Amino acid sequence: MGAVLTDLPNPPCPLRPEEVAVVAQVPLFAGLPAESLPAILSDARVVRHPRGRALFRQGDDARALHVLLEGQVGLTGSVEGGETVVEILDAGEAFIIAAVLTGKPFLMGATALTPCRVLELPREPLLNAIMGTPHLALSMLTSLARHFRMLVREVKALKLQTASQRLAAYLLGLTPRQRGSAILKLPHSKGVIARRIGVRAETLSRVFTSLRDQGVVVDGNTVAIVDLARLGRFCHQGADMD
Amino acid sequence: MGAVLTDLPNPPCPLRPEEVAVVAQVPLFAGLPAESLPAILSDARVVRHPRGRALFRQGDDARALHVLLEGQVGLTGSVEGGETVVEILDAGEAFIIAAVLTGKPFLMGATALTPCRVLELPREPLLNAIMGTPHLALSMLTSLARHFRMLVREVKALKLQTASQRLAAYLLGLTPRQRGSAILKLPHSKGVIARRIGVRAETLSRVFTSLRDQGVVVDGNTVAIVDLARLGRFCHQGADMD
DNA sequence: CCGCCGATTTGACCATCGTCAATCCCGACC
DNA sequence: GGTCGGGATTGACGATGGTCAAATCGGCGG
Repeated sequence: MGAVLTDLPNPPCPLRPEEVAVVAQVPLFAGLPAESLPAILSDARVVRHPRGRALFRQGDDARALHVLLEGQVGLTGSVEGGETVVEILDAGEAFIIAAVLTGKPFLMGATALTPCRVLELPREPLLNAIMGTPHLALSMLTSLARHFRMLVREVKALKLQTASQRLAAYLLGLTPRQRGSAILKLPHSKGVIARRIGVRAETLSRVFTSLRDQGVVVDGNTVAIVDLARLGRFCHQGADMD
Repeated sequence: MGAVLTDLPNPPCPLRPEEVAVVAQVPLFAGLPAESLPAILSDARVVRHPRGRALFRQGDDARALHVLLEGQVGLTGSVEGGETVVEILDAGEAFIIAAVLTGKPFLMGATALTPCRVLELPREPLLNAIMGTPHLALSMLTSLARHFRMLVREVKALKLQTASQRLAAYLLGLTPRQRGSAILKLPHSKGVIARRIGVRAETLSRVFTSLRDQGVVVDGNTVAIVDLARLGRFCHQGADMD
């Protein structure tokens, strides 16, 4: 995972009108009274990042709310040299709401997993907008609440489930289907998935092969699941191998 | 951990005037315009729970925001029979904000660790109050953000630190001091702490003795730490900021 | 003072997962 | 086609923490 080309901020652009229209579609702003958007976005800017670039680092001051317009971003936490992926974001999601609100340094860093485009909303105008726009406040609350619940799930999984079960749960999360079989593409490199699941890459590899017993077949970044319901049973129930 | 005496809801009381005054001191409501409080609290009620009682269970529908007025509450998550303590709350804290906002079932259950008194704010009036009271919205956002950041820390700790380091971090969190030595009382039973840390009770016991090498001495529920800075170094939370 | 019950501790043993190192695979680039 | 390099896999081994069982401690009612 080269975090090599991480510097050299490319020129941020102020918002162009057609971009405002796009931003209005983002869940966080959807349903907002149209006239309140311009005020919120007045100080915003859009930044592009190449793959591998660090958008910001753990410990930096949170000066702006970020909204991912395009691409994938990984939120990573590091302690004493080790690094883990706490969350992986797709287009449309707002991130680091918590750090911006508390005004404290980031607990996580952000890395562009693909080339991406990010909207940055400076803290001060944002807080004003929240106070003046109840609907925005509620949107941010529900957004934060959704991420909160993801983290709760993750804490429970880390404490109570094995690596195999966490991987199974992760795979199940990649498809909307609940029953029958599925064939899917892994949306990230296995190294990233490993840190997302909370294991080493070597362990992920072994866990994948051990899931063959549960009807999971891997080939490159393609995964075939024979019986989704069965896999679901595996990760919520029995710790026993069958 | 007997979850035995968990039924028989005791009679909930509507709010008495002197209780309103107390509630106004809670961080969530502090700084709120005085006249907006009564509306928020109109449908609220106060419920008492004996030690060990389940306030609600994982999977229940989230019908009301809870605010802990007095006592201690443990938020527990369970998967396939295993149970863990995700968070431990003290008086003054609001909990399950996320579930109430998303309107989805609880991901955690709540158990009274001590006899306690809880304020319950029904969902609908609360949402209205949020839309009508920007300051309340901001309070809830910052409260949720604070808990969010706790969870982020926990996820990082679970993925990157050993049980000894997590216990060390937990102990350090029990004292405001950063340097020198400290003697402190464990605020919960060791069984609860074990599940909070994410290990079995047996392991906690062993981890405690292994921390003797780091200048930690345990006697009953009293813990002596010879050198706080040294213990901090041991769990390398230089990256962990607050 | 005694006996009981739950919490805690200790020991023996084992499963899971991390570490280190070698190898393999596959696409980018000559 | 050949080679280079990073990701992925495999093997060997060890450490961390879980499991099961027994022993001990401690408070509390009789």
